[in-house]
Amino acid sequence: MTDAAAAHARPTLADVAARAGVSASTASLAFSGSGPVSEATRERVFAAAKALDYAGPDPRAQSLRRGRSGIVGVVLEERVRAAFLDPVKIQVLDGISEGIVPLGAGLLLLTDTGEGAVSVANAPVDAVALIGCSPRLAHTVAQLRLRGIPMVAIEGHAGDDIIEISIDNEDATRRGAEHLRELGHSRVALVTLPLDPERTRGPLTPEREDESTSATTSERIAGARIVFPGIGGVTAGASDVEEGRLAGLALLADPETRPTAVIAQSDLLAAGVIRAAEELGLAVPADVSVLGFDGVRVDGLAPYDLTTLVQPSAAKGRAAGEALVQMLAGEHPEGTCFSSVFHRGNTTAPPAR
Amino acid sequence: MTDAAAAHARPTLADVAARAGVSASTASLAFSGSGPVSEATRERVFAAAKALDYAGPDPRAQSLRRGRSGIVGVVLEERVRAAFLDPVKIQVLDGISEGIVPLGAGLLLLTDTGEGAVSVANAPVDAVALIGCSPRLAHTVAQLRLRGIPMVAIEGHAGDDIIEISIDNEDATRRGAEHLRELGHSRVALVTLPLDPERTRGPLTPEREDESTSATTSERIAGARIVFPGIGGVTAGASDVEEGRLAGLALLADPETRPTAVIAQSDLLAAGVIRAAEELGLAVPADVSVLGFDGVRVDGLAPYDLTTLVQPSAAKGRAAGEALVQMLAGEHPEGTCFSSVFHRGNTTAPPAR
DNA sequence: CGAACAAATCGAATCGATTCGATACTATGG
DNA sequence: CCATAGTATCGAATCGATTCGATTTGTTCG
Repeated sequence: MTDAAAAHARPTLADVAARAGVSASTASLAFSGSGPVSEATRERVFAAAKALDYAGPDPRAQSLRRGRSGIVGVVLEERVRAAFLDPVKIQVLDGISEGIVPLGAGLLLLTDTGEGAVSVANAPVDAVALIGCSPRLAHTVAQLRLRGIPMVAIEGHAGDDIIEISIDNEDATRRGAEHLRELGHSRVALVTLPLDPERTRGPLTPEREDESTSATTSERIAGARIVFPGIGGVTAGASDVEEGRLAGLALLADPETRPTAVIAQSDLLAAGVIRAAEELGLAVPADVSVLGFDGVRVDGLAPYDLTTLVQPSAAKGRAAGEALVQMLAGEHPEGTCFSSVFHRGNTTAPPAR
Repeated sequence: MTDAAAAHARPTLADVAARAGVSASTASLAFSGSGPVSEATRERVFAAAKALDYAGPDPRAQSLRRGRSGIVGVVLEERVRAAFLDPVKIQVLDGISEGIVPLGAGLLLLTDTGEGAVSVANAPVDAVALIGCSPRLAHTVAQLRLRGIPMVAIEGHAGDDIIEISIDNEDATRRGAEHLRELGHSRVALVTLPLDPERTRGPLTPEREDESTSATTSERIAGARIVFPGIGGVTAGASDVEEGRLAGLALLADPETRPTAVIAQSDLLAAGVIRAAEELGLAVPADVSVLGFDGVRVDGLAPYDLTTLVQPSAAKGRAAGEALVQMLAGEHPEGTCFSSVFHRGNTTAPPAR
């Protein structure tokens, strides 16, 4: 009977142990390798496992007993599709997966929309990385805190007690702006990342800046203002080439108001601005200089080599992953603020005339 | 002591039940909502939970007891970064996440490299979608089969008993090729997706085609051969614009051997071919026609409107997700082969002269 | 030859919930 | 007033493994 049942249902460690003529505890030791088990016994256990088609210890039972699931959650503020349109996010994600290698953990994608049975509130995760920062993050964070799940926030302030991994948005932009000023530019415009959760497209106004929910966007604007106090511009509806192109057309179409340089808050936006300039018959950088941010290789932008601020996206992710590893080990790592590196490409030059 | 311990350690359902003056079973019923519990009791349980900072039932214990983890695994053949460079894969992933909504499950990213503690061999997943097909997939599949985990394969043959979700690669390419023939083209070349796991770049040779490990690539080549039996070309090292550009330069540089039309096996490759043509001073489609595949919006390709075969990527993912849902419900869904739709853009035209 | 020690193995408790069958209790109808 | 039905609650078994302390077995040394 036991045998028949075992043949039908999936075998358990106990079944394997019984067939090998050892106790369940010994079989467990044989599988985990953490304990003194004689070579002969180990082999007998493995043989029994093979005979019974036993696939190894059930991960669910393991995670209950060990109190670890071996899974790290990544909370995205949007749906999957939107998140992976952004190369910086992908690099961050890749960095995280690299940072948690010591854990040997998998990456569980979660959104903070809260729908679905497995939400951030009840996912079997050991730790969580929050990417970006949406307004409803607060609730998410409260849930995780109750559960005692370690968290890090990447580019966003999730709470005073939560470690942040960020970059020098303000200072990096300031350095980029200074480069433009040194070249002789004074009529400069911004193409910013979205300011609000609705991603409203349109001209940059003081009111809209005040209501910003994106720290990244605001910090980068502030950095530009240090050099060009009165700088204005437009906000894009997303960080992609097409949005950059639209913004570029808006800024560059009118020869009367046309700036001699554009500070784009991402490389994708910068690429779009370049396309817009081309469409309008303007040469880059002769007629208009374009500065980017991120340092991602924009697919298909060759032969342009974008002047930009190279941020260590993958390193950010890695740092986040490593911080989580440390927290799981009981340590209390500190947040990190990375520095971006200025890269002088061929898309900036002194203004014409 | 119990109270002190409970205050220190995380509270369990039993602690909550004790404080509410009910049994653990009743408290469980109150939380799950599946069973007759009086309103008064429910409230008392929730109050106790709040007082103890209880965050709800432990998902690890739940998944052991219920035999379900609420997680669907997605097996990628490469590292995260590489996978998400491909817009088609992103759409598929997004489709999967949509398809499994009834499950309310999360998506766990796994790679079949087998490294790390949580590999496909021991991840707490209820079902798995295999995206793309790498040679070492066989081992992965064997593991999952032992565990009795339902699987679907997207664009790839993983085993005779495994459901496949695919598209009409051969026929779709044939239709695209026919369009070119009808326009009058006869000197046509291919830019193919990678053929082997090493993603070797280079001219297409019979030997290399024979050793192909990518069904998708081979099927699309076969479709082109139906119309242009002797068609040759080059293989790209990946599906991106830069690889397409390199391939395009290789094909178009020499005026002697230059084809009048190029069949690219992805839109990104097609975009790269267009860039190469521009660099060489060739007009598209006047001097060279370019056909794509996928129907993804290539960011920044405007004002070109690529002639291509629009495949339903998101639908593929959704179908895969839905098939998994059905399998988990004990049903036996069948595989699906979707059809691609020809889209006539402005990158194809009759050959010059 | 017996004591002391190490290595291998085993038993039993445990992780935190779910769920089925049993029980206690309340309302209804005869 | 008792039988019957029905509802709310409880006890105990269970999911499948891990782990600690205890026990057995075999070796070495005085």
